Amino acid sequence: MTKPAHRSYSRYSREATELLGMMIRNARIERGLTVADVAERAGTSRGLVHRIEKGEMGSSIGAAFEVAVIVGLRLFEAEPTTLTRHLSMQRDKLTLLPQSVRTGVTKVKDDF
Amino acid sequence: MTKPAHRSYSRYSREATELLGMMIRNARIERGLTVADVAERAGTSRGLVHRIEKGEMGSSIGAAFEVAVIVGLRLFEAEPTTLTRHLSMQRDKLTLLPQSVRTGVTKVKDDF
DNA sequence: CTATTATGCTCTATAAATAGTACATAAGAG
DNA sequence: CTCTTATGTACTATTTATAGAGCATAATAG
Repeated sequence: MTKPAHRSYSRYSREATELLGMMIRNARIERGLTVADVAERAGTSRGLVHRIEKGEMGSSIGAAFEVAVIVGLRLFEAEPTTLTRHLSMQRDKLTLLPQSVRTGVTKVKDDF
Repeated sequence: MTKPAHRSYSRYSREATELLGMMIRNARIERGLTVADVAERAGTSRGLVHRIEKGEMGSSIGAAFEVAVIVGLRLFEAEPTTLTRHLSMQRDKLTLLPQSVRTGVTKVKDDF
């Protein structure tokens, strides 16, 4: 009762993942870190760091972000402090939105 | 021969993942899409979209990015065209960097 | 209020990712 | 050039994520 997970991705998300991997690789090399160095610091394996740098879609977002941070990348182009602030802002924004989305009524008075 | 994968994440990467999830949720609700809607468009399950919105670190980066795009988020704060350009730029930059990082010599002439 | 339905959560089987190792190749240093 | 080591890749055991269903709760419309 499982499907092979989804296999198709939009071009945008594929390129975004590839770009992230490439940025990681660039940052790593600029900092003079080996793949093994980064893997050890991230508590992961060399193979995983390698796959992340290649931009493989299956890598976990946690591992990818962790590696990015280790090589000095700032996700969302925001500093750590800014990030925390963004979080609060999003939280506040969320409280103003409806908590569930009501889809257009299905039963439209078809009993006539 | 396997470790339970890494369990500890830096605060920054945890917050980044949480922020992404929250931004997705906000964008989804603003667009009037249900979790089921998004899951169907992404070719994934309702549960996965839910976990991505919660910011769970184990979700695949591919699924997370795909969902983000579906609700209208632009990763890297860049438009599709810009993203492609960024990709080329990173590629060019990569060719200018060394292709492997040489660590400081380990064996420092300790035979004396 | 009631009716409807989105959301959140749990459970199980299956698919996929990961760690770890090993090895070949490539790249850089001297 | 040689030597060292980083990188790339393949393989397997194990862990983990995922799909799908089912169900309880909560939220919204009327």
